[in-house]
Amino acid sequence: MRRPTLEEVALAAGVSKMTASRALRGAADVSQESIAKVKLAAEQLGYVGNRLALSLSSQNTNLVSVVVPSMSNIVFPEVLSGITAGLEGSGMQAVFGISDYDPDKERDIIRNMLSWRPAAIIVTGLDQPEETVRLLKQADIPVIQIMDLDGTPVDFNVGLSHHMAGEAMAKALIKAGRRRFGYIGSALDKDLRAGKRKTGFARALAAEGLQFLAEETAPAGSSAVLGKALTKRLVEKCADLDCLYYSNDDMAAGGLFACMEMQVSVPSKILIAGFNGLDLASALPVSIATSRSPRREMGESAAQLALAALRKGRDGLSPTIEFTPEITLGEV
Amino acid sequence: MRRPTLEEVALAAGVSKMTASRALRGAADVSQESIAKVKLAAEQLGYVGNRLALSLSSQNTNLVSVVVPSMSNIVFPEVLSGITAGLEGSGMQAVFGISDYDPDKERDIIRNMLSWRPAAIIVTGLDQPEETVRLLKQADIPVIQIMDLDGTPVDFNVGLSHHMAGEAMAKALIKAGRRRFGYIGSALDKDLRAGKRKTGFARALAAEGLQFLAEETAPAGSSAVLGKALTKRLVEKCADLDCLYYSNDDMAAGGLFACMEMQVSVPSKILIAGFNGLDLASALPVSIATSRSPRREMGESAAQLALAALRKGRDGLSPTIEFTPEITLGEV
DNA sequence: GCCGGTATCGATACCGGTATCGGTAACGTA
DNA sequence: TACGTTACCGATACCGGTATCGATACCGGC
Repeated sequence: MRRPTLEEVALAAGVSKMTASRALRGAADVSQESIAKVKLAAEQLGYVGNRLALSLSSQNTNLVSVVVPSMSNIVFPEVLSGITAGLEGSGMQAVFGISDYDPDKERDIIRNMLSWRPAAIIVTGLDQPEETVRLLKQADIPVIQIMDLDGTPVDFNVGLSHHMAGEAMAKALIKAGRRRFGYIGSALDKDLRAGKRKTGFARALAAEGLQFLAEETAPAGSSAVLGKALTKRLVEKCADLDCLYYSNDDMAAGGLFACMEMQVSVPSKILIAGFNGLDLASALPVSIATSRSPRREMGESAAQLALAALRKGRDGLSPTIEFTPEITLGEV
Repeated sequence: MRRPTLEEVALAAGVSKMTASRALRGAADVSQESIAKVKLAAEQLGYVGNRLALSLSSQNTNLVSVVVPSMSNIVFPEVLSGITAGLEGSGMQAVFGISDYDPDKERDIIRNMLSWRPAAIIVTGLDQPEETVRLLKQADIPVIQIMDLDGTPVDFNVGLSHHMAGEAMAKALIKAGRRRFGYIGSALDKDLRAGKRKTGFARALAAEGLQFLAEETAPAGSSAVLGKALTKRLVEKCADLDCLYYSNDDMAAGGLFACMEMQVSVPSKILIAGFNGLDLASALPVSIATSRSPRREMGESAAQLALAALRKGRDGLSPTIEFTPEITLGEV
């Protein structure tokens, strides 16, 4: 008792396969009577079209492949949300893959996705190894790299400069009077964008003759629990810091909780700075500094860029859409 | 300059399409020489197999469709993470869709996904309208409904009872000496599982002659910011509560922050109880009560169940896998 | 030189749709 | 009556793979 095919629907309706196809698609050259018969038969048989056959025949799919590195903090899910929202109403369907920050896994996922012949592909970051880039180029579809801006895109690029984000935050904090900086991060070997922020931050410090006086990092993924633990360790080790820069807001929130428990006053004694501008950060009882990354907007923008590239072709479209994170220091 | 087909690879290698197919798949009956020639040609042309053709021909796909209602808090992304992890190494590929808690959208997404002829489908919850259920049944593939347990599954069911989770939390809080309960929630019309927890909680209260003395709800999605705002409103309105039950941990965290700002001591004056057991909850400076929902585990379990059903058939497999959330009250 | 077995290969059909194009019936018009 | 037009329909080819089965070449043994 297999799924019914169009042929079977046609048989039940007493018309040919071709007429049934036209009837269901609302194409021309079909009588009202045939349309009614076919629709009835399709309904009764529970017919659902076979996209495999459709796409093979029509030589295109309605798929937009998306590869993100992680789902374990809220940032990428929000990007995905933005992408599906941006695709809404276009008939396009997003398909997601998770690379776990592993370049080999990312390449395999991309290869796998390309075998479905998506109409466009959205990948995270600009630091793919050469083999992956070749794969993307050969796919001959719009390639949109998101989140990052520091590097050379294959095709299109929607994101922000993490170097500059780090730099801008450092400048703002220096301007607010901070001098003795510590850094707390996680999985920097994998999360290259967090690394870029740190580099940019350090560069801005150096420009003022400053540097990180201490740092704590761990290979695990970012989390409030980890941020809390590393902060306790760092503050015990080096008590006279007046500002902590974190790899992101999850870590920074944990840092704030650590300070609250250790009775270290925030921000008067230590200012805490993160990255992302999570909803959580604005609910905290003591405000922390953060730069809001427009995650949902980047997703939507990438999706719309993909649609535009499919409609109008690559040419005539700007290859780069730059977002600028907006810094809030909280009460300093 | 289209993507090369197997035919073109074969031509370049000087063999037939069939031999090229066999060579690339590592099938028998091909000489080492042919294999070498074909692989070289495929490499040089950047050949990537066409899964549309493969799946149409072989009458099956490696897809597992997944439909979740939201990506705006960390719960569902973690479930998706668990699903991809559970599928790892099986050759199966998860495909996600987001329904935004909208039954009509969910039905459309499911119909769309079914048109790709997935090998199995995982959907959230047990409360699909009849039409959607019919669609799922007619698909004639393993259907796995996750997260919830209160209802009748189409096929397989992996989740926990939210009625019981709410009930258990209420009992634990009563046992801990709390009597004057308030409720704070969001989007209860959409998030049916949060509603079930509330119902279960209220039922347990009633069994002890108690009830919610006050509640604040809002139609917006859950967030720490919303939890904070509603808590302030509720506490101002009704000052003598000794326990607040929230629709989830995001809201509860916001509630805690509100209490900290209002100088209401937690938990001695008001105990705060959420749901999910987020990482965040265990990092908070004051611990809150929560029940840990095994999100990742449910995802992995659902994925493995799907694989088992595909390998061994539906029969002989238990139709239900029940998880029990683990309650922690924190310091009471 | 004939035979059977093995290794290798390719022609053909098929999966389930759609594009294309030719055919037929009904009707109006010259 | 002959012919063009319109409306509707279906046979066929094709998309890019794989399953199947028959063909061919080569080998050793008799």
